[in-house]
Amino acid sequence: MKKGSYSPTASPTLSDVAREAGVSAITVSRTIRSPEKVSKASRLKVEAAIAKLGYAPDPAASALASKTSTTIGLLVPSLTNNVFADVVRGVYDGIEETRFFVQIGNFRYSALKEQELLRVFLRQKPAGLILSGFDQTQEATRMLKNAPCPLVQIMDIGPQPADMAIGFDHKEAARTATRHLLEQGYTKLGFLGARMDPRSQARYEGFKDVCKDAGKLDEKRIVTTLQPSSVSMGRQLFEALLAKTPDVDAILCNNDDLAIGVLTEAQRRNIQVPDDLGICGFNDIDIARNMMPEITSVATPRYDIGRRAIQMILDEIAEPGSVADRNQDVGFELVPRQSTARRR
Amino acid sequence: MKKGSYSPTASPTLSDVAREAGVSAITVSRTIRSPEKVSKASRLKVEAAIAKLGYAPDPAASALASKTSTTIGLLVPSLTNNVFADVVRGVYDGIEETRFFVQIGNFRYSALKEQELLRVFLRQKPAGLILSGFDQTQEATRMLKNAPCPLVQIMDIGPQPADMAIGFDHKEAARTATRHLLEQGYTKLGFLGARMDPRSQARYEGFKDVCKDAGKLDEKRIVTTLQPSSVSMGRQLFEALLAKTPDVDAILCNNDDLAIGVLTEAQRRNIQVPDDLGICGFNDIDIARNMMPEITSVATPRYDIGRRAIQMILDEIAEPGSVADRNQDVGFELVPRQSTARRR
DNA sequence: TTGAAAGCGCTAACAA
DNA sequence: TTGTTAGCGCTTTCAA
Repeated sequence: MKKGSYSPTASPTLSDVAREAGVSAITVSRTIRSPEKVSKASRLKVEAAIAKLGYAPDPAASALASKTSTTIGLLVPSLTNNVFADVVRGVYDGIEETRFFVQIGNFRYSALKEQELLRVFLRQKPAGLILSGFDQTQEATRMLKNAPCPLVQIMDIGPQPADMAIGFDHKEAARTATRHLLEQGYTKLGFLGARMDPRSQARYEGFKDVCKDAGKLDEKRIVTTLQPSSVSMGRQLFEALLAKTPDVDAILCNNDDLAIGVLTEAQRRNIQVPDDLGICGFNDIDIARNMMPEITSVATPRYDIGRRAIQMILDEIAEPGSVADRNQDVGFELVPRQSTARRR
Repeated sequence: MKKGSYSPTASPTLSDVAREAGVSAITVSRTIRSPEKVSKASRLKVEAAIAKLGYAPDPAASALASKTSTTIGLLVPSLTNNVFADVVRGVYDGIEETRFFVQIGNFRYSALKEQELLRVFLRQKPAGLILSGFDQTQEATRMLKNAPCPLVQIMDIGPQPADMAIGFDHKEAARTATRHLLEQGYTKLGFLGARMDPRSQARYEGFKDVCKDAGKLDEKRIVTTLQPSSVSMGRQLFEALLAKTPDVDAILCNNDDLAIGVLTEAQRRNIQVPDDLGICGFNDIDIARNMMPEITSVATPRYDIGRRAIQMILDEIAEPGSVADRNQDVGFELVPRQSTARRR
């Protein structure tokens, strides 16, 4: 076992390759970055030399000279969150086999922290940037306006992206889910929310809107917390809700974790789902879909958003201005299942 | 909305700060990296200048000059996996407020891909490297031996880490879980496994060991797949198992996702858990803990492993050779719950 | 199509 | 404790 001897090992450089190939360093650089600008003869010599020496470019030197790195920054509010786990997966799948890297920054739902991360990330001269939503600080917004790279704001929709945006309408999604509960014949609708970020807030507003319009809004049936979301939190919030308003007959949960918590707690209390209690989640994660009973949820294209966001960035890098639709609404889909299939 | 104009913006440099503070560039560099080597007077002047100009160092220039970047590489076999999500979280929490970045590489359970990622990562002159397990290719192992930075192999234990290691004994963990099932009076033990990576294999071996010793091994009650793990997969594997050996009375699942799938499928089939069927999961994730009935599982310190691994790296960076215990076994804990609490 | 020269912003090594 | 000098490995610019 080695101990504390981490000396840098020398790797071949551009000049080494150039010497080996009998050309100049810049010709090697060109064969790597734009082979079409190099004669076939040179190209072959260089390629042979690269192979022989096992050369690979030094990204730091390249970034310093060109003022652009191969790093794409991805700023997320949370790493615990299932939602962002899927986004991250999409982004990574999209980046694979390209010359780019992804660097994740976790700003823990703090706009100020996001701003500072942004500052640090920008120092790296990123090739692209992916942000969550539109709720940056003024200072962050200013930095974004001058960002020297393509950037995509994801998850939400809004009128004015700093550069590009892709997401869906959270308020409308909640409206749709709430209408579904009413249509199923539920009349005493409750709402459970944890970690009330801007998008959760929008869902909450959507729920209130529809309830109000239907004359069925009772604020006492709304329980939220700023703490992180989890299955246990779902149970706790449900308990709190029951303590306040035991007559609640359907619950819209801000996400599926909460919904699972409500379902399992209902089972413990022998509350029949969906007859005594309807449950609707949000996001449609695999587990919720497989519960017994299966949980109704709003399917959101999280993976797809990540995948598409990174593609937008890659396209813009390849050809600035080439992304035509710079403000995409990818929609959502209500998936009715057993947990709201009340027998009327 | 801007379109395709991503020109680099000039940021203040070290010399700008130096000029502002009335000192030399190297003094600024020193106040940032080792303030104790600078007089208080200089330090205050420099700090004021940094604040005034909003200076932040250019990591590329720094990496080029010092031959070490501030990037710490984290190579994981999967991003879908709950286990690695927790590890990643631990790593990110540990890196916060330091000057380092984490760059994740997803090698999709392919040792060859891991090797290629390693090669690419090493070109970045990483400040540290975190790898999963001990199953690197020969070529990768060779690269690791010469790695110019601290590295930690995580999740597993083994006799010979390349540099440092932290994990637990998967085989022993499975042994403990299997013994528990026998102690609870179950006699027809089955095993369900998805995505059989080396650590899953070890758990599988542990299960077989104990069953064999107890004279209760029946290979027909083992169903595994190379496909990814999920709740739906748990249901599928359970169905396959029941089709082969309907008399199975307890199942050790390779992870909690599978266990949840088994539980919900059992509920659909009206199989009573724990009386007709005992279920034991692996990892002890929040959801499994909150199912009805609550699922017995083997708690594994995933977050902690990530947190500690990054700390080992930071310690080694700060003071090479300072990490005393370079091969840590962090253990596991069986958490018996309702899903195996058979009434005898 | 190719190359020479200059320099990106920082740090290592040495000197004062 | 502070500064000077040189150069990390690449790309940009300009010229041939």
